[in-house]
Amino acid sequence: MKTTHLDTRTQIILRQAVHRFIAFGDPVGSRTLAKVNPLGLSSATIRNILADLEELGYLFQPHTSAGRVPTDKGYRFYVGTLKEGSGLSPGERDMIGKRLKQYEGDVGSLMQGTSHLLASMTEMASFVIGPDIQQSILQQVNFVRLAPGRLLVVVVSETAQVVSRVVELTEEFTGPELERCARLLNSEFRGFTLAEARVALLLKLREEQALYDRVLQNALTLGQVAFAENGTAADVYLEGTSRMLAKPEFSTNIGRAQQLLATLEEKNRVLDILTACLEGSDLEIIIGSEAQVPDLEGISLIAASYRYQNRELGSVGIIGPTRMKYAKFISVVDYIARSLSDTISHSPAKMDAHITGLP
Amino acid sequence: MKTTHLDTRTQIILRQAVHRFIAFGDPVGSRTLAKVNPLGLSSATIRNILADLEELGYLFQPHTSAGRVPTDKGYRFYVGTLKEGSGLSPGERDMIGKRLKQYEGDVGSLMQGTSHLLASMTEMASFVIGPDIQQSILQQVNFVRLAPGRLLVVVVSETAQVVSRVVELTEEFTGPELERCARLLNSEFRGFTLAEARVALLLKLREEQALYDRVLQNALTLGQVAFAENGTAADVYLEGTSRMLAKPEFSTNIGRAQQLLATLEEKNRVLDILTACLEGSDLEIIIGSEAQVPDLEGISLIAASYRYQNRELGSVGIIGPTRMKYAKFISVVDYIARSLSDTISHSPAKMDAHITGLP
DNA sequence: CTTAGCACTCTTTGGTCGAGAGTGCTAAAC
DNA sequence: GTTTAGCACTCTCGACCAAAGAGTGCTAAG
Repeated sequence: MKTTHLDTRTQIILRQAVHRFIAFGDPVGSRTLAKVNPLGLSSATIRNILADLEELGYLFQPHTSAGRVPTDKGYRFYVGTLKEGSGLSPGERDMIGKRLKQYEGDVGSLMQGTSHLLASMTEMASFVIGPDIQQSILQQVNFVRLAPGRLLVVVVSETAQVVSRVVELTEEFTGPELERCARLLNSEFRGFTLAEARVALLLKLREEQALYDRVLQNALTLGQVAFAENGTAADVYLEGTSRMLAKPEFSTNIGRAQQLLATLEEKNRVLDILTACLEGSDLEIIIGSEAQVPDLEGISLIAASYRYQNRELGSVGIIGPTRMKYAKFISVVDYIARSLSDTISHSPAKMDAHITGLP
Repeated sequence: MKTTHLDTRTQIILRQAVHRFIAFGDPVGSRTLAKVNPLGLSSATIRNILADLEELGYLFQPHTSAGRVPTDKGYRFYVGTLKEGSGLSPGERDMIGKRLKQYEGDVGSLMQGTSHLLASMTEMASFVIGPDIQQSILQQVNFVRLAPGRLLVVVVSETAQVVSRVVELTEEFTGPELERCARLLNSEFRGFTLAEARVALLLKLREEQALYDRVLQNALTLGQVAFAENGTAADVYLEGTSRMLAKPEFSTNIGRAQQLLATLEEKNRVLDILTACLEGSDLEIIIGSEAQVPDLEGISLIAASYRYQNRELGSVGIIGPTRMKYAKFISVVDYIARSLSDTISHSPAKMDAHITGLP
């Protein structure tokens, strides 16, 4: 596909066409553009320009007597011309900060709250991908005895994420033994990611194999269990999928809508798509067919990653029909991602341990 | 509404009518019923019976020249005549058991997996309501220091549920101090529900107010924080909502579908509806307007509760159009609820802490 | 009490027609 | 050479209409 450099005038027309289509949703014709545009061109001239743009693949017409509609390439051009400046009012920024602050204290609620906020601000489906626990930095591991032979392993990450798993051991441990093991593991592996700890532990285990330090042996065996791959992938929080149904592009075609929702429901699919697309970049916009996923035909996606002390933890974003208000929504996603990063980094729950009276 | 006792013959006709409508989805007429039924009645006779049933409110016709469709009352009658016998094949029972077993070890995955299983077996939307942590029995509480003044409280329940929360304290505690406090709280309140522990703690606090036992004071203060109401309600796991769109009763009326999905998305709403309806009963079937919720017009719901050692923990079930295969689905929901109870009660994760070789 | 017959009603489907919108092309104007 | 006016052409969409089909209620006879 040739990327002929477009005439300034042609660019203006294209931008206007895309902009109007996003705003109103019906194909835009030469007459309309002639009336709106400041260059004072007649509809006939515009028609010629539109014909050129169609030939170059930026626009297309659903049928002969309809106006033009942007192609994915057209949208891509439009998005490229948007300036980075935030389209958010100070009031909105303020609101975002406040809303996220109210979820401090529990990572799960924070993720879910962020997703909810994103959905309600954009009227689109939103997602938040939680931190991959395997890449989290170990803060502390604990063992809780549930019953003879049954143990609960609780792993706490630096970002206050908690994962747990029940395991059944053939060997029995006493409470103090477990505490000693936990202390040993904590002092040894705090600061490692879980994945790193797993590897380090295996090495150590080999090294110490010959030794008969029973406590160490036990600790390492338990560590083995504690840092094992969980099987569960990173959490995905979805919200507002029902909003998609209200969009005109889906209300006509319910089959498509269902297919899309089904795809989103398989959260792992979403996860794969996103992690594939979002490698390292701060803010990513994926338009329609650019994601090589047939289910996402006609769907666009704005995603941004959030961080904890410069380590990328996960991403947040919105999903919706290709026809969406990019200018506004890019700002929203970007700002929410930043706010989320801030909230996670400071994360001070303003809850004092004060004593309340009896009821 | 009079509950006239129905003629045996009339009952048979009504059952057949409802059954056929459930199976095929279009209004059923007198001709069809005349052909199917074993009593050898003519269509004219059936017409009279149908007219009676309509007058009694069991059936209605969408318009003059259409067949009959069951009303909610009609469905209720039909459900009442179903025998309790399990409609599940041994193979299906087996499969359910195996599938649930594979999620042992993590309560969250178990809940989600159950929901998934339910959805895939019924082709409906499914829900699982997790145990209310406030009513869970305390197994152990732990404190993890995250940073100066920032503390993570981790509470483990008897059923291996884990909840955590970050709190910021004005007072600073050392590691050993925290451990001592935790130990004290554990020995004092293990076996209490969190709600009970909260109350007991307040009493104790009053009592000891005058004392100057610093350790005890600290412990109680921390316990105050640990057992505080979380704000977060019980978890609700939803799955398969997109399947609803495929149902003919929604594919025509997309507005309704969207409204329903939106209602389901507000999980708290779902929770309220269910807890209101499910007070204590083992298996509950709610048909259409019986739930006094306008959003659930035309929707039915089959729910069953699951238990841990005879304590009701939560419930599982399916949601779908009133026209659903009750006979089959009641069995499915019932059996899955039982299996879930079993899985939670035994809950032995068959994972040995064996050592794997290096990669 | 049951049944056959019939007129009636209502939905569904397919077809036609005209209005409206937008285009592409051509020829004239700048 | 670029721009514009004019015009014939194409395509969609909604309205309207007719025929088919399905099921009913009623009546009168078995």
